[in-house]
Amino acid sequence: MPNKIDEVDFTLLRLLRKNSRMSLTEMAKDLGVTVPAIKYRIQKLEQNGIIKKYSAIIDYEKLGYGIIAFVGINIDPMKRKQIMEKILELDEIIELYEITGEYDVMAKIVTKDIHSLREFLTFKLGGVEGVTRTYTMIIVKEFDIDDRRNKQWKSMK
Amino acid sequence: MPNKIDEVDFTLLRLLRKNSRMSLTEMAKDLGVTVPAIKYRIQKLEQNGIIKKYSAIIDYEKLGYGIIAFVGINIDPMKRKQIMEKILELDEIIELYEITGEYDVMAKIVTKDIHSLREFLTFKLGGVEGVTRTYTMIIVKEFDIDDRRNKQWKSMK
DNA sequence: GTTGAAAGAACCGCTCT
DNA sequence: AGAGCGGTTCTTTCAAC
Repeated sequence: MPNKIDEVDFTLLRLLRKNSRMSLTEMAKDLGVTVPAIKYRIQKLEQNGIIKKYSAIIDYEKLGYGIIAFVGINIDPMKRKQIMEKILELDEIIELYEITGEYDVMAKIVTKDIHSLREFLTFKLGGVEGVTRTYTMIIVKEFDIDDRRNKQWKSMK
Repeated sequence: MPNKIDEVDFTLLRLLRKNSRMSLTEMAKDLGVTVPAIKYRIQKLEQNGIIKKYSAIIDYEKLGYGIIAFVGINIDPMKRKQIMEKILELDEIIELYEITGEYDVMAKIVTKDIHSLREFLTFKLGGVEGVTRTYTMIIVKEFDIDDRRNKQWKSMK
């Protein structure tokens, strides 16, 4: 589907990953092409879905969430659909994946503190019918992965 | 540290999470305040670190990465620092965390296909001295968590 | 992919409460 | 301190090439 992604597109993606509020003018200057050319390329990347969205990355800890964690979840496979719908409604969950391996589902969650974590695990998540087990991995430190990715992208074309 | 985050700020964060390229004008219209007020609030949120950055969210699959996975990693605790530095250099890793529980480190990775996954696990990650075990959880499906978060945020103030 | 002109948005100093 | 107003500057948009 991708209409051929070239070096300029990869650089564009790198810039937008680094700062999605960067102006077209600045990108154009950085890349040595004109503003409309940048606009056209970005539109293409948006249309073919390579750029999913532009988002502000929030520091949940500074917002008052003391606990950020991964929670591996096992579920009754016969009730998968209903369970996932229920889980998606839980406010604490900020990311959700179906995965292979020891857990069926992986969630990334935020809670105010240890007590609200317990409440979440015991009553909210644990209360969903068909959830058979949860395993909590509290994030102690998050590393910043800046760009770098561009190198790899280049080698893939 | 937060200079009191109010409802308007939470809504602002929700809007910026949904689309970080939204113009100040549009946010001002949505929130019923003036553009300078929005600008002032956003600056505060950036300065106190609640907004970490603005980023384009990439669809790695559409970019040609067939495999997206979590990898739980166990390491020799005596060599933690050097190991983390080495791991951070690996291009396949797009997110990296230190966590509690069964694994010491959790990585989110992307590779082109199963073969490059094997190569990554065996030689690149597995080749880092002090990495004692890896456990791969391939992401089969990713769910979209839109806003909703705003509700929870409101209840926290 | 470029140019140029018109519309629109962001920025700055000033004002008001 | 926080919010509004208006004029200048910069950015985006969209035509035609």
